[in-house]
Amino acid sequence: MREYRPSEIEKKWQNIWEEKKVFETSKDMGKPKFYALVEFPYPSGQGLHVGHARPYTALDIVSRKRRFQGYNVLFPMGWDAFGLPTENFAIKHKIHPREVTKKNVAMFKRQLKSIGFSFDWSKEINTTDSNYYKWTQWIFIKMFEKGLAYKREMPINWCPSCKIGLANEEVVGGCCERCGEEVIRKTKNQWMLKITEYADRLIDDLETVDYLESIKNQQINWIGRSEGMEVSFKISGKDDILKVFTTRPDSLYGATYMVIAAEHPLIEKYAKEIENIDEIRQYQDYASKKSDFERTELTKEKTGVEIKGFKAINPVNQKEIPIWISDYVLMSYGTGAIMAVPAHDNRDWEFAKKFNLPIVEVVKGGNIEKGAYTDTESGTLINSELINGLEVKEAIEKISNWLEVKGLGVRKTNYKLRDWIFSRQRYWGEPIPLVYCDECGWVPVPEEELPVLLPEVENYEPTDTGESPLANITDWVETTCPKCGRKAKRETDTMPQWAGSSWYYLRYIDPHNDKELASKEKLDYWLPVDWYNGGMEHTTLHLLYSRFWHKFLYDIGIVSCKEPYKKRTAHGMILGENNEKMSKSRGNVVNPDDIVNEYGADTLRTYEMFIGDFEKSVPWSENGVKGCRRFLERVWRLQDMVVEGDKYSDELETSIHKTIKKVTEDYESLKFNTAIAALMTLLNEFNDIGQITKEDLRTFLILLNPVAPHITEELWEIVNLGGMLHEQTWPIYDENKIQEELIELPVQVNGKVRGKIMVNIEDPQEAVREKAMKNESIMRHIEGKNIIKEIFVAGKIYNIVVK
RNA sequence: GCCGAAGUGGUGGAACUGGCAGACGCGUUGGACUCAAAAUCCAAUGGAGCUCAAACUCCGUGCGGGUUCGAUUCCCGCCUUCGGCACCA
Repeated sequence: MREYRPSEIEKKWQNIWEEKKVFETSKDMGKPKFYALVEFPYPSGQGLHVGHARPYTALDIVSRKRRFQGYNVLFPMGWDAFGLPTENFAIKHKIHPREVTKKNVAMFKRQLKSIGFSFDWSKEINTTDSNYYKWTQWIFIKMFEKGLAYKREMPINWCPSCKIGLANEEVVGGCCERCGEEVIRKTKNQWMLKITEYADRLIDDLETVDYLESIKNQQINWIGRSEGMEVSFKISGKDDILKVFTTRPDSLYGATYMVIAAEHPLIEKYAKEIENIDEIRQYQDYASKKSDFERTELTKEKTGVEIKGFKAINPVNQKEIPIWISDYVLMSYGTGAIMAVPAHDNRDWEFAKKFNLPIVEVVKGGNIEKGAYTDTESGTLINSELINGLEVKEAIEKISNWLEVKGLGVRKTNYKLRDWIFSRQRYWGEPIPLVYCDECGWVPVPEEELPVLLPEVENYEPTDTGESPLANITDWVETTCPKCGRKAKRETDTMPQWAGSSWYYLRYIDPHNDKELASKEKLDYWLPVDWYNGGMEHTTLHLLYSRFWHKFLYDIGIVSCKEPYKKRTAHGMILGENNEKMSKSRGNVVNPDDIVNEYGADTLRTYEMFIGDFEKSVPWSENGVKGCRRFLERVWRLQDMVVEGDKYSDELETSIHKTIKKVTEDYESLKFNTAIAALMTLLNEFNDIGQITKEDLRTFLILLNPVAPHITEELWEIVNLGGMLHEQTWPIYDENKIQEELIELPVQVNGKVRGKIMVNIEDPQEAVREKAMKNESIMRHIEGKNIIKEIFVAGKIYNIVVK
């Protein structure tokens, strides 16, 4: 027997698979399909991380298993290559981002190939290829044409030192990630996508997909739908109304004041009549200077100023109540104004206590001296003329109807979700394919002129004004209007990184199509993605964005299903040995290359799957890696134990059938760790017996193959089991052979195991009872006591209750 | 504060639908092989008590209750950790 040398056999099999195109999808659309998707990486300069290998190995296992089971499998890989780190690296080292990307992609690809993933490389895509981003631009134009893209003044994060607009991810603790300078707010005209128009569908259609509950909850939470009333308050002495949004119209009688956001337009409108306008201005100034970060930091103490000059009138009792401004009311949600019910809202309660405003209880149930009573499940309305005596829920119903009839309010649904800020003042992204014409306004670049190529520039740094570097290339910016032919200017902003990844799973299906995004026939066959695995950190950004784009593409007839992903799972992080997040600065990063070189790809794969619960974070352990290598060494030695035989060994038959069942099920339910444990157990049994038939080995190798594909192929060849392993079919278990005839049955006395007896699985209770009663230990424990009850669960337990 | 997930040996983690808690791996200890070490192989390994030994007994799945013949699993009330959101009316 030769030594187990992964470096030799792994390269060998990777070449064979590639030459034979083993993992390319079949063109036969009559076969059942399985589309497995993992999040494509951002090819950073750091190279592949052991954290990447975890989800990739997981779906590689599922894909390989499904191929054995006769599925036409699409398991593709590509590069999400636009993005800031590349751009920053390019600026620093004066290299074109395209060159940086090319280098990084080559490195990633080499690394992925060395681990032996069964990706169909003929489907490889790169979001920075012009024939890819052509379609990203095309989708954007379709959205623009449908009115889903619009331009608006938006506050952005601005670093005054770098003179650059920052994405939220680049703001760390209120400061610029690059230079540490404090980030301020600046308004800029930005392209926006109307994701809010899809809010309801993005929530409701979650019911049709198989996502982890936590993912659904996070998305629902993020969208933040809440149903309530928009109620109109008259302003005293004016012919004007102030609208507020409330989910608790039942508490209207308890509204003792109102609060509007500092930026609320009402202030400007009546500035001249506000007696304390200076004080108000001062407060506005103070509020606007607070960054988002500070706003959340300073949640403890409420601040605000009363507007003097006019009041609001509560529509249910005609009482005049004061209007305040405060930054705890956000202009961006609802109407930017609230009715304050201090007795039944925590924030209003705190505010009222601080400024000594009246607190009127309208729902009985709590102690409003101590705090607001916010429960809606129990409580009876009081001090509320129209709805006295009702429970909260009935009261909401009744007062809502009343308000609607009187024309004082309308039912309304609000969302926390905001429209998606879609432009970036950066170089390394897809140019937004629009042209501005003084006559025609924004005009899309005609489809036949796509893609709008990213022009060459001297310098990738943003301009002093915060414009994209593209703004400096005059002969690119200046163009003609596609509509009227007059002079016009190109949009110089680019798209965010999320653009290319919002639809990449569609392009994998037909990556070389230059006529359409993908052929309809192929889309219909392959969609939806059967299983998509990725990180939890993408739940509210990428995952939501791509669902939104997909729904839009559904609306315009490009795809035929409403949801892109049938099933979504998430993997846990791999931490350093010290239980901290892996990072360069902590010096605890494990490079997959090192593991492949030292132990082999199969060991890396086995370990990554055996490391623990797939969905939880786990620390890396070099000793754990060694344990997996040891396991594979023992597998390697099986070649010396094989004897001829086309049947399972008698003494192994039950175990093998059990293992087939366990492994088959576990591979599909993210329980790779227990699948491997079952294979280890079976191997231990092989070793105990010391001799196995070829058939025993065949099944064992096929079961292990998805996890450790190289060593299993090699052994298949060495032992000459017929053909090549990847051409085989998945073993099938026989339910009848799983159940052993003779089993060891635990016998309990008063719920405690006191003995074990050997029984036949089909023995009736009488026979089992007889054996149990003869058991020495049982006899000792029931001696001199009365048997009250006996419970028998066939195959599980015999319990005797005594007193 | 709200939403979600989770707490099991020295350690990563197992346990079907309420039925033998600790599978499998790591580590540790002892032994074999070796001049020696590494590697490998064999054995033991939740804690406590008792015993020459075999055996046996008690305790044990974050804490306190409950349901049940029987609870890591179900119910009620807490504590802690992690993830997400956060003045969203």
